[in-house]
Amino acid sequence: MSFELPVLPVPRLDLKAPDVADGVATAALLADRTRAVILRMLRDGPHCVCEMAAATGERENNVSNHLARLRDAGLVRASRHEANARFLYYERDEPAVSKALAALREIVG
Amino acid sequence: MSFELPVLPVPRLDLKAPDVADGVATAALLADRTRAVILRMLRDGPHCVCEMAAATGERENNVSNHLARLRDAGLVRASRHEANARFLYYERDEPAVSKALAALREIVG
DNA sequence: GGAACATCTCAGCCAAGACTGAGACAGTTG
DNA sequence: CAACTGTCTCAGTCTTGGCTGAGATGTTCC
Repeated sequence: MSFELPVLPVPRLDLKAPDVADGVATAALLADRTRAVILRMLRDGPHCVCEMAAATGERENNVSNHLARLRDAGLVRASRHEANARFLYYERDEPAVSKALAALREIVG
Repeated sequence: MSFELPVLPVPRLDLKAPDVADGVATAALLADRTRAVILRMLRDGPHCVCEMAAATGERENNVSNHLARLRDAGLVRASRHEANARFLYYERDEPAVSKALAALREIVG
């Protein structure tokens, strides 16, 4: 229940705020249900926009907007299907995703 | 650059959206700079409200509001200093924080 | 070429949430 | 007890960001 406290009840007012900008930025990306579902689905392999729109129940232009956010952050990339190039498939950039997870781990340890 | 795609260019429209509610909820908590700094600072041990307010540069009532959010989520708990009980010290609930991190890892793998 | 499909972009609307200000409660000090 | 300090709560304001709608681009099929 209780825990160890500093012996002297003297607040330290000279503490610096740690830099958490990267972790906050990635948390903001994960803090939306649609984007979180997208990233989770792409763990299992590439998916095209219409698949993710159907799975999330969101409209395709909305999903496309979220994918643009994830693309700008470097977490996913796209390429067209060779057999039917009108489908745009997305996959995760695993090194970037690992960096994002590391940034989160810097906050919650 | 390119990557393996499904051979058949037939989108699967029967995919279910994975459950990411817990991860999204914790990401929303981390998606604020003040709360992220708080959680990061509390990695190194307990701190009182005025210390965290000074470090973040935010007002104490604002920090208190954010601490209430973290308390409601079960990530931190408070207790008064024995020598000077007017200081309220906060510490992390490590098991709860571990669960939060696991929920994030469920999204980004 | 034209129709249909898959995706993108962007402006506009709207709701969730962060910050402010004022007031209240708890603990300390004289 | 009165004054002061540390923290909390809550209503109000304002900004950030997600969803919608319309239009544009690229691809396939007839």
